[in-house]
Amino acid sequence: MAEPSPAPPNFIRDIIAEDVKSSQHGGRVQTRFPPEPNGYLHIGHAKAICLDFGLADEFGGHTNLRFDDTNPEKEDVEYVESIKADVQWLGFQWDGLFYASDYFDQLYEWAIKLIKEGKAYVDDLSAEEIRQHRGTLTQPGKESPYRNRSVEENLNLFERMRTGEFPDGSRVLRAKIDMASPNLNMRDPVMYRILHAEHHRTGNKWCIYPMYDFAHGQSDSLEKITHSMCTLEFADHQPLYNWFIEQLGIFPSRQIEFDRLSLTYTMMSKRKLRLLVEEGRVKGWDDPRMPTLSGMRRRGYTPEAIRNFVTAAGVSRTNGIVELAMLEHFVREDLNKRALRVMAVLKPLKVIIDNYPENKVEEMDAVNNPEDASAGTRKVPFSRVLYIEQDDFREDPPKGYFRLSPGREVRLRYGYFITAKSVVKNDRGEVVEVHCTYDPATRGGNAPDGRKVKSTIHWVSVAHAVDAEVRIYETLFSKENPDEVGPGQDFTANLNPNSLEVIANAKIEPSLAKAAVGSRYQFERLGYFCVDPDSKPGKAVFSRTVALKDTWAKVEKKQGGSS
RNA sequence: UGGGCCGUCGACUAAUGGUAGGUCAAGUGCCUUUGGAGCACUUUGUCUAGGUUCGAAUCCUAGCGGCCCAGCCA
Repeated sequence: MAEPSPAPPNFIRDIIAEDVKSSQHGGRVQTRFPPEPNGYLHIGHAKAICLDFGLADEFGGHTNLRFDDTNPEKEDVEYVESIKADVQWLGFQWDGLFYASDYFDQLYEWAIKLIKEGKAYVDDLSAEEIRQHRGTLTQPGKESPYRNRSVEENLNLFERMRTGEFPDGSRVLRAKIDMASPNLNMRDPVMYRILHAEHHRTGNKWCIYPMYDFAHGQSDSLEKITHSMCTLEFADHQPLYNWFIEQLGIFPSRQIEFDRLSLTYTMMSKRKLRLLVEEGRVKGWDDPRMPTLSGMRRRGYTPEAIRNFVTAAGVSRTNGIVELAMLEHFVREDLNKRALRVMAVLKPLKVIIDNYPENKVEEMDAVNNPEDASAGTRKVPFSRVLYIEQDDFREDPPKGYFRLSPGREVRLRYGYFITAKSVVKNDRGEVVEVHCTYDPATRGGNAPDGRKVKSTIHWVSVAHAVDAEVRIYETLFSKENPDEVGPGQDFTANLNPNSLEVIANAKIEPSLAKAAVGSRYQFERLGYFCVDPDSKPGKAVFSRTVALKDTWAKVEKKQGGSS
């Protein structure tokens, strides 16, 4: 397993360190991770989770998991359960588990307090009228005609909003701040709206629900959150966040914004990810091509790899896009240390060793993990007829090709040196069999005479091979930025038509027949693979997590491009 | 001629007025029973123009460029 990378310095840690040093809140550090349960967590959330939990942990603090469930129309228990599972899978355990809906009573009392102080009012304007009164980015807004109602009338109306007398959209409660503010969030923001909707936790107790802005800061405050991290787009909300806390005179949580994590060849928009799921462009939220934590888990990514990646990517306020290659590096780095090596042939080509006895079977010793001696060894059956990878034989080898070709000797990993002698072709002229001879003195792959061979290739005995389905994934989108589209197109135009390749009859070594769902292996020379839940007894299904770095592919590509 | 945030190698990120460093990517070499892994080395950067200062990536001003904001979403 990869060592946890030391976290590089960042501005949020600096802020917290300073606060601790100057004994703000007695040096106490309390954070929270506040997802809305309206979708599955993705790698962008992993960054927030690592920050919220990681920084609190560094300073001996605590972290709450709080569901920001103020919009019953979009939320569901399915999502809260998946979020809990994903946070734990990532390796974190919350101290307190809360819901914004836990605070609905308190929030309601605070709204009344603001009404009594003349700082909030019930507005009868329609949504459309409110929008028109708000003004524009460059022009100030206009005050609502209902802005100066009496406290008594506001109290009366707000109470009747709560008891369900009015239909959805007919009235809202607004904070009385400043319709001319250059910050649109301060132009009398809506605090409560009427929503006759059943909430996944409070049922039908409420028909008015607080807006994010009237819930988040106070929730932080109630939990005595000292450092409230959120993404950059909320920076404009900070004055409002502070305004409510100040007006209410409650615990002064501090909001700190950081940049979202963006990755090339994918996207983090929950709305768009949901669309992919609903339109069947992927198989579900946990499709291995999705940037969701459940998708990555199914694909074989490890929590350690994701955490190391997120840490290495760092945190700032710059709106960057991290290359997918960086994520893949951390996945390989971790899997290299923990994955057991096995041999599997994806595109089989028969090799017949003409001078090897017809019915002989030898059990060859193979190392399970060269990075970890404690992983031990296993026996792999060897016989006269084998499968090798089609790519590992060329009748007419290009320059720089080291693998099997007529007259050339290569090593079969943990087997023997073999030399290709002749080929058998089908009607279409394709090579379907390669006839070879082997050198009995090279058993196990060692040449007693010190003879060197330029290549070692993997193989599976035909008589012992087990069939398996292997799914090869490419990026879900073919553009680094999927949102870069032509006129009249949307991001689905950039979906990669080749993002999934199914190999129905790969040949795997017999030790793999009993592989457990979720277990991860390195198929030697090919990549890392994970046993998919779609596996059935007798037919394992593997997902390729990530390919190994392929130097030959790079050389070949370069030669092809230059000639 | 609204407000806010932000510009450092190809990507991400450090340097807190004093040596522009790290990771990924790319390249070169070594090694190798995975063309894997590993090891060593190398290339490329402070948006521009002024200013302050003994000294500026850092502070100031202007310009240029990017992102966010006009939900009764979060």
